Amino acid sequence: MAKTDVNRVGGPAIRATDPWLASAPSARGPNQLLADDKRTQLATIATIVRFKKGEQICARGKPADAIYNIVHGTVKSYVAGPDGGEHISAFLYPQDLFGVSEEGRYTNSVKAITRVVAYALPISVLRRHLLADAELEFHFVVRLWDELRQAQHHALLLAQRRAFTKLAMFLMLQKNLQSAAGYAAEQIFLPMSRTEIGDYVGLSLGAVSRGFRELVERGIISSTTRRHVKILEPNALRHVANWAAGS
Amino acid sequence: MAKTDVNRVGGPAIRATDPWLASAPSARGPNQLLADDKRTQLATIATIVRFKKGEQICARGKPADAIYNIVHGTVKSYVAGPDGGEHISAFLYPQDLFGVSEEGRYTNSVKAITRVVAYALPISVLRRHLLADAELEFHFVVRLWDELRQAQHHALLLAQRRAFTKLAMFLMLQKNLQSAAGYAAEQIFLPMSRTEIGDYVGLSLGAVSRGFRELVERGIISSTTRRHVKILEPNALRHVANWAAGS
DNA sequence: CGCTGGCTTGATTCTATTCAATTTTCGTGG
DNA sequence: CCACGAAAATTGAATAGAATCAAGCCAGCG
Repeated sequence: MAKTDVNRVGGPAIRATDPWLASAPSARGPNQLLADDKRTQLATIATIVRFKKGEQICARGKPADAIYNIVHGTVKSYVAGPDGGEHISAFLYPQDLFGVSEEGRYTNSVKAITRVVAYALPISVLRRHLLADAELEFHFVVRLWDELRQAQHHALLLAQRRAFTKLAMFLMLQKNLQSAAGYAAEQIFLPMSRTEIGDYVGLSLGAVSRGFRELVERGIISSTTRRHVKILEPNALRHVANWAAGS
Repeated sequence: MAKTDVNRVGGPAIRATDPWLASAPSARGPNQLLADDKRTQLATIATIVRFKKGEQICARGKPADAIYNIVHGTVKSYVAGPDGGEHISAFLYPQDLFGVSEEGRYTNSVKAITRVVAYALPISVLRRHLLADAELEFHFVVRLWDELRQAQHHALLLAQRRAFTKLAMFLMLQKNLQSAAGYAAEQIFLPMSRTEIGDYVGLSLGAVSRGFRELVERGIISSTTRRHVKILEPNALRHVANWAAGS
């Protein structure tokens, strides 16, 4: 496990790449934006919160009083449909932020996929800090910018017609996230269920299953466990997902 | 035309609603964030640029040296696929910003749908201003936050299965945008072509056409010109789009 | 060791895509 | 202002692909 330990210093950590600069490896760990003093400063206004696997963290429509910064674990941000179906807008990992709101209310529900440890940043206090500290705030601009790109990429994925194209793009996405987090690239770990993958890529459970099978049959990936995928032909995968291979 | 004239004072204007506060009508015009002094300040670093209908403004992959703020007109932000198809990530209107980039390069191509007047804000200068002025920067945070929500809503739209559901959500979106801009609500003007609507909602031209026909046949909308839609049954439309009617 | 929930697989149905033919609209130049 | 040509949009028929439903399978966990 060749992961830089961002948790050596306590306090929130935000992963993002400056949209205006070519990325340069930083001593703070991969794409870790905040300097240590900012992190300890944010730590003074943050509370550590823990959630069990499957536990609900935010509910759509409820008053939004905090923004969360993940330390450990994975969460899904989703909106539930009237028929009981869920549309997942993002899977979020350590150093991600969540808690998007509109007019003071959360626009997405958020649930823990694994056990989760996070910082809760009360927005009233955070707001004051942002308005007082342009440098700190700039990190939020960069982070939001990043998140916007990801959401646009998600939309691009959803616009695809063929199931295995969507899955290929999804796998590329996960691969990039995990290699950015410092893990080996060809081996992907998927913390979420097949159903959740379907809710993210806009496919039924059956179509996800068939899509994976097709990718395996074509020799592009191999699947040891259901949650572990190995990329056999990165080029083929990239080619299938080539609409906008997104970095 | 009951539109407040935001262009009385010169300079960039940004439309967005603070995600953490219930919206309150402002004297600066609907959801206009920037105070006049900020606008004139930004005006000093901005250049006015004009584009003809159909003209390309940004190209995906080209160095990103400016962010644009629309004064008049409509643009589409898109990425072109290998087969010549386009995926449109957003239609942008006056007071919107565009020019999303990653590592110094635009991630979307942008083309003028109508004649367009815009401010070009060079990012190097803008960056300095943001880092020096937390209040100004805060507006960008709010704006990006807004844009993120819109992108998530777009993803929700694309995840829908039935064509007329997508179109209903699309029409709701346009209706909200236009009523936010101060126009009458029940009459929608669509500056874009059917093909472009299809590229936005993820449908073929034929499906868009059939979808509109279905909405008309159900008596939910009526279409005077191809670019003018009248909502006859707002409740029915909202119901069809009810997954996440988005405000 | 068996149970439970997640996953796979198959058959059918439904919807959108595709392709082609036709009509409408729009911009241009007379 | 009208007429023409080109581009956009509609419509129809055939096809392809995913959704749905139901049945069986596998894995993790007590």
